[in-house]
Amino acid sequence: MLTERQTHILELIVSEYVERAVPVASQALGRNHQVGVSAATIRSEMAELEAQGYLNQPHTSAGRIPTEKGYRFYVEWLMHEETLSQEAQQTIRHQFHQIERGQERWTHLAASILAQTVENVAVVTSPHVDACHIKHLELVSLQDSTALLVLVLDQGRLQQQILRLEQPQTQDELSVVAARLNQRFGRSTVREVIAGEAVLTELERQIMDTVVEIMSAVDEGGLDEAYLEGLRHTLGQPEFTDSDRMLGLLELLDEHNLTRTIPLRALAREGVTVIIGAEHPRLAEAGEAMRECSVIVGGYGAPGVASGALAVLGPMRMRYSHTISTVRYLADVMSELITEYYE
Amino acid sequence: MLTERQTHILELIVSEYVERAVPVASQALGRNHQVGVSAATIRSEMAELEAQGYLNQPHTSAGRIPTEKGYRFYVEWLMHEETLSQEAQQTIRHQFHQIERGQERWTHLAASILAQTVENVAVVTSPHVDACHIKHLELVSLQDSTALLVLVLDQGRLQQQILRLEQPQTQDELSVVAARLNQRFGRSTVREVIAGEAVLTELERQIMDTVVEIMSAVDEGGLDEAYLEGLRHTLGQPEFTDSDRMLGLLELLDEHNLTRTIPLRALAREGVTVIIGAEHPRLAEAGEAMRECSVIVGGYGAPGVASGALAVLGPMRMRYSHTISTVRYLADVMSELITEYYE
DNA sequence: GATTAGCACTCTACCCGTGAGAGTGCTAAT
DNA sequence: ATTAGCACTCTCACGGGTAGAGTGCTAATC
Repeated sequence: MLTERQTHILELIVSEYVERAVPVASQALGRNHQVGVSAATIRSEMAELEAQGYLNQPHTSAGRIPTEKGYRFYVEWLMHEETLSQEAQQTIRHQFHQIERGQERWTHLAASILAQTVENVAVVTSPHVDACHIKHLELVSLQDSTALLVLVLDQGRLQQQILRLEQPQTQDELSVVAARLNQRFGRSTVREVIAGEAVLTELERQIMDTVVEIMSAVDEGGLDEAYLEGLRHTLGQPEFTDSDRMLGLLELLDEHNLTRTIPLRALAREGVTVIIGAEHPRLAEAGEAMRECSVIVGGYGAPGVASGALAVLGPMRMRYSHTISTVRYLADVMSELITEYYE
Repeated sequence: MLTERQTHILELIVSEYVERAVPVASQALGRNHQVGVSAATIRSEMAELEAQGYLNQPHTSAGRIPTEKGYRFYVEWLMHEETLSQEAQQTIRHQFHQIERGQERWTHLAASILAQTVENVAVVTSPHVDACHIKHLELVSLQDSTALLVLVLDQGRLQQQILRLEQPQTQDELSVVAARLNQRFGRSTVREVIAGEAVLTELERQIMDTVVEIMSAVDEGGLDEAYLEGLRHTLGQPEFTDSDRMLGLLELLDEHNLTRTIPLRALAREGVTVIIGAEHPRLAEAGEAMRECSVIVGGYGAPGVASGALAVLGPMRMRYSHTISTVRYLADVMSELITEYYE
């Protein structure tokens, strides 16, 4: 379809435009890179590329900018994925090892690092345990008829809930109940718990109802949080100098609308995915602002243990190579952390 | 200093400007409210108010807008704090009762509700336990030489940490250790734990070191999170149509800079505080964008149990009465929740 | 003495026309 | 097939000119 020279010119135009954010002119291309042919020849090649839908012009007497199709071709065939510099890798790892406690911190930190490295909006969801079993449960008496239910799920994931008991219970009584329930339901999934509930006492039943509720919530991922950072980077890009566009995007991102629109979890399963402009129907519907943006999604985690997603959102004119490799690297680091953490 | 008529005019100008975001002209005032005097008289009063620093003019032939001093006078003397409508109160309460589990959800929800109600940026910090004692600790064996430490602090606040043990331990052995430690350190504060550490075995010591670490972090509030919502509301206001101003504010708010600049916790102790424009030196230094904004901070919580802060940030031209009363009401609701939750 | 109508003055915002500059497409020569 | 040259187009920045809004001042009025 495209001659070698055409692909070369397309590549130059994409990288030039990504860097300078200004439509690329035939002369400028000849001046800054040695193409070996004159501006006139470049012009006719450009015309051909435009006819085939890889480029277009904002207006008759302007340079060319890549279309969705142009970027897609670039990402698929022309881009060479870079590896992060040793130094950058060190910096990232270092920051993670500063913080030992708590994965909420990790996701937060990851969002922060990602946003800063790729200079765009970053979204990171907290890790989500895949299909949970009960590992252990505890009942701690707080006051006469109030107790704290502590539920340890697979891989040490922890949930708590305050219980209001119908009858006052001492700590000793509660411990006995907990022991019985542990024996009966150790390693059970939600389904197994529900199946076994019939034969319980009223108190035990009250407890296990709450357990079921918590486990379902965890399984559905209802407790996941997503952190969003780096708005200022993307909104500072020239495509958003117009304040209406800025607001348009802002309304999509504020109040976590994005996380609801993008099927992050689904996309995350397939390694690193690149969505350019309006390619993804759900995103395209989300709003005009979205159609001028690209999203890069990656998954992290250990299969069957816990997993989450990382995403970057920026203007279509984005440093794809750099962004993709950063997402990939960060996903790897987080996967390692998850694996270590859950052993 | 000000005659009654002058204060009345000032009041009208503030509320008119807050509503319409356009400098208020003498004629417009006479037209929309019955002041009882002609535009010419209003003009001379305006001139006097300007001389005293309550108003100023963007340019010679424009209406007047309130200054910082003008708003301050309004908030202090002229504004009557409204009470939220029964209906609005119901809606808010209802949303909280939808979500039973987890205070992180509460703070998140509170931020969301607050942002939506006052149509500005809302920041809510998660509740922070005031000076924690150990209530109970558990050790759960995960694998041979890995255990989960579950630490229940005052009021059922819960922390977890994975421990890597030097020697493999069975669940039974761990239970024995936990029982001993509970007996020794039940109801201890950090200081008491440190004092008592000398006589412990190596294993016990390893555990208690981690406990101390966690408790210190909790006491210092290092684990607090702040949720920020509603950027789109504030940035959609006419004062931010200029995209540079928009970015200016965005850079202050993104990446949680705000939470670091405002001494939220300190301010929160004094009921509801209003900071107008550059009144607060720390905020004024934060950036130009900040000097054109006002911040309203309120505290919630139960004394000696747990507490946090709610804040709203918006342009100086803000519906003070509505915002203040919403902050106050939401703070009350959250205080109730905290009290109920921790019994 | 306070209030007001009338009026000249000022400043902004917007419209419109113009010209420079950048970049293209076409054509004819190589 | 490539290229130099040139006419054409479109944008953007600048400037003048005008309508409108709002003020401050002054002189008349209650």
